[in-house]
This record gives sequence, C-alpha cells and structure tokens, in this order.
Amino acid sequence: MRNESKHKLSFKIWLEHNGKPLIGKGGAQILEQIEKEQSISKAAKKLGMSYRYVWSYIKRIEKTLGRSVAETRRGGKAGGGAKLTRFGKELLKEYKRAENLFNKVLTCNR
Amino acid sequence: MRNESKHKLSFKIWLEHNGKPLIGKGGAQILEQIEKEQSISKAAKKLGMSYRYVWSYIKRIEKTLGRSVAETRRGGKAGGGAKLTRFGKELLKEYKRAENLFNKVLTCNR
DNA sequence: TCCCGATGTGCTTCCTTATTCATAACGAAA
DNA sequence: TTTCGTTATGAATAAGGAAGCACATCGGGA
Repeated sequence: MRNESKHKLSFKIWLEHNGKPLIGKGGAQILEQIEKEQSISKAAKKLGMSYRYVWSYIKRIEKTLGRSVAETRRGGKAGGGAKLTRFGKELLKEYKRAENLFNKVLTCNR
Repeated sequence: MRNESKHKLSFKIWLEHNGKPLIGKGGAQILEQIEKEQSISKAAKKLGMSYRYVWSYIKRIEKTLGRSVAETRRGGKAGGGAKLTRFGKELLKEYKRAENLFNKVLTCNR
C-alpha cells in the first residue's frame, strides 16, 4: 500500500549547543552567502535580509559557541569585508549534511 | 567512520493545507488531550495553555480545511464537552506517523 | 588629510503569537 | 425555573523576533 499523505509535510531543522539555537536554514544561507560575497552587507542584500539581522545572527552564534565563525575587517578602499573561518565552514557543512539526510528521507517517503 | 555530530540536531514538523499551517506538535497534543479529557477546557488546563488559544487553534484548522475536527456540545449538568470527529482522529494519526518517521531518522543517525 | 564603503551597535517600530479578562449562550438535571 | 460548568467570542495586553533608522568607527587610497 503506498503512502497517500493528504497534506503537505513541512519541516524545519537546526543545530543547537547547550539547548541554545545555533544555525538553521536561514543561518546556513547567511554563511554561504558571506563566503561567496566576502561581505556581510552584500550577503544581506543578496538574501533580502537586513544587515542588522545578519550581523546579529552571526554574533549570536559566536556568543553561544565562544568561537569565531566569520572573520571581518573594516576600512580600506573596499570599505572592508568578511569571510568564514575554518570553523564557520565546518559548521555550515554539518548543517548541510543534516538537511540532506532529511530531504532524502522525505523524498523516499512521498 | 562513525557519525560524530558535534551539536544537537533538533527539528520541528507540521502539516500544511494550501500553504497554510494545519497542525504541529502543539496541535497534536491538543487533539490528543481533547480526546482523552472529552473537554476543551480540561485539555487546555492539562496542557498549560489558555482555553482561548486551544479553541482558536481548533477553529483555525477547521477554517483551513472546511471540515470539522472536534464535535462540541454545550449545556447539561456537566456543562458540555467535546470529542474528536473521525476526521480529527485521522489528522492526528497522520501527524504522529510523520513525527515517528523523523524521530527514527534521528536515532539511526546518532 | 579627507573620502568612501563596509563593519559595529543602539533604539524604535511592526508583526505574529499567546495570555488574560470579560461576558454571553447553552441545556440537562435538580 | 434556577443552577452549574462548559462552549463561544471579542478586546486588551504582553512577549518575541525581525526590519528600519540613525550614527559612530575604521583604515587604505587619492
């Protein structure tokens, strides 16, 4: 008997550290775009989020973990910029792996 | 190589109908308690939620689906009561099945 | 030395969600 | 016909998250 689900099953996943939220889908997109754009403000614009929000998101992660996720610099001709630390990249990977897992399960079950 | 996840993976799932939220974890508990207590107000108290909220939750589901989820009655010595319709029970089951699936994936992956 | 564009941060809405308060409607049993 | 505990519903309030605004800070290059 095939699984005839009447309604759409939606889900949201995220990583936690000591019970505190670390990174979800939005956060993963943020980290990805920062790495791609090498800039927090450009990443925010690309994602349609406010700079304020993106910046706060990163700060929250870093405060929760006590480790740096993004390396920023100010001044210079370009005004400044940002890029992920090695640890930030690993965190992103960890989330993507989990997301992949659930997506795979869901498509098998539809 | 075993999967050494550094952080706790959490999730939230819910069913949708035409893009609108139908029932999540809270809603499942609500339906369960209504069936167990045969009363909306008792269910709300048991769950630590306000009657107003529980009642609205059910109404939202019914409005979204255009079908009745709970059958209520007023008056009488007991004041009245409520119980799930057959459809309400099926909806609850559908959610539980999905929740089970997700939990299974998590335990297999830990 | 001044300019520019990005980072850094506080404060003020705005929106969604949930609680609280208040009150009406109901109807079987006493 | 009075009582009692529940359903039904509006309105005000509170809490949280996110956007928007304003402005200070930084530092390489012209």
